[in-house]
Amino acid sequence: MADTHWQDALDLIRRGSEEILVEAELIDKLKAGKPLRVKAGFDPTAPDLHLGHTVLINKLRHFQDLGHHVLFLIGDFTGMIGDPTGKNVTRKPLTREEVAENAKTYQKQVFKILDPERTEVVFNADWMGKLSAADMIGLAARYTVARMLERDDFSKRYAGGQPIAIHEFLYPLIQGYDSVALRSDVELGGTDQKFNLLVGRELQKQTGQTPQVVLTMPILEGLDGVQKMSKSLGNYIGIADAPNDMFGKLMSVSDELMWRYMELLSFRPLADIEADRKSVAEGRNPRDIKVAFAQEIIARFHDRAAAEAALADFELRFRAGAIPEDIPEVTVSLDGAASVGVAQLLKQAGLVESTSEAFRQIAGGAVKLDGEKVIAREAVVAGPATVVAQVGKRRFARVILA
RNA sequence: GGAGGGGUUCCCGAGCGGUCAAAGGGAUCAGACUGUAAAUCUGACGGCUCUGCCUUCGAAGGUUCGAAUCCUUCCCCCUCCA
Repeated sequence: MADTHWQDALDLIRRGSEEILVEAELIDKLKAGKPLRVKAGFDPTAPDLHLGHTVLINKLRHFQDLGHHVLFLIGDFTGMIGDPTGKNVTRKPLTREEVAENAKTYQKQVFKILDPERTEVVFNADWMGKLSAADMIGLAARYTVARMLERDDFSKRYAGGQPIAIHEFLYPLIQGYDSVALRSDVELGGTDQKFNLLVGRELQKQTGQTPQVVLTMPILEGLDGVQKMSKSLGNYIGIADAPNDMFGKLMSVSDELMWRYMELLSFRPLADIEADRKSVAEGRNPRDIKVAFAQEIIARFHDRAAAEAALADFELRFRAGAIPEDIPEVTVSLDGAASVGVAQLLKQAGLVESTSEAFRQIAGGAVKLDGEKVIAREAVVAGPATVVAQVGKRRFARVILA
């Protein structure tokens, strides 16, 4: 990279980032013109990446595009502790096989965004596992309790009389030590990681390394718009989700939240997004913008054609109320009888969880057979026959009564 | 070691002898509407062979015509003092 390009590089790096500590140091590093070692750590237990993760991964990609080297750290050792949240108990350690398995899944997903040529996958158990108890004490001696308590959630819990287990103090230390072991120049993380990332700087200084630059990225809200996107909360869009699911989920995002998503996930210039926002204020239908955005995301993780097919399917189903093309086929046994109750049929076809729910859905006017609304709860279907059963707008099945 | 607070249906959280399958909120599902699986409004929200029956309120016993509510023992969580 020529010297004159560091300014452009900085602009790209800055986009969407929350904070860069210390920016002047980053500029120096960029000016040096050498490929930087850019570290980011990932939890080994949740190999299903979602859009929330991609906020950070996209940023890693930016660094790669600028010619830098990514250290994709899988925290198999730290995973045993679990990042302190006040809720988590110590996790059961994963076996080596499980870690390896998860790592593979990670790579498969992450290389939809990252360049494999410029990515090095590393495991912190490789070096942490070799530390002795004495080494561990030595590491612990490098930081004080007072400084540990600077961490927001520690100080809150301490002040609020909530317990803090000793081992929770080790997590930031180990994460910081990873930076020493990897000699990282830059570390990325969510804003919630700021403290841990800074510990890395501290420890690097103490061991005579040039401290890493810390870059934090915002945390993406989940589909509910309130809590952070996470698999366990079920408010996520997985990058391995089917195109139709992605489309539907993106369309279900509120008009308000849509802007936030675009800001953090779209690759379009910020100025364009601003222009969209203005046009909506002037009366343009936000739906159209949401559609275009959904197309962009689907094309990224699948392809253009899939994005268009998802749109077509969506229009058909929700605008025209049509029955989708590829609906699952289920066989329900008549068991010798001449007919089955609709409630029973729905349950056996897996469209509802219980016959009680089936009755409720019928009462709510949600059930259709071959497009005809079922009104009577005790309605029956004579067999043998094949009917298309539908509960609401999203649950379909072609039921073969035999 | 001592003192105290608490465990309720997916989550939060009321109930504290009958009218409790259990208030309210959230989440979820459905209906209406629409610009969309946004927003808003309405309804549902343990199970079943469904106008009735069965199983739920940390666990097991007990008192009572009747218990989520009272008693006993046990398990678990939290706080304070030491």
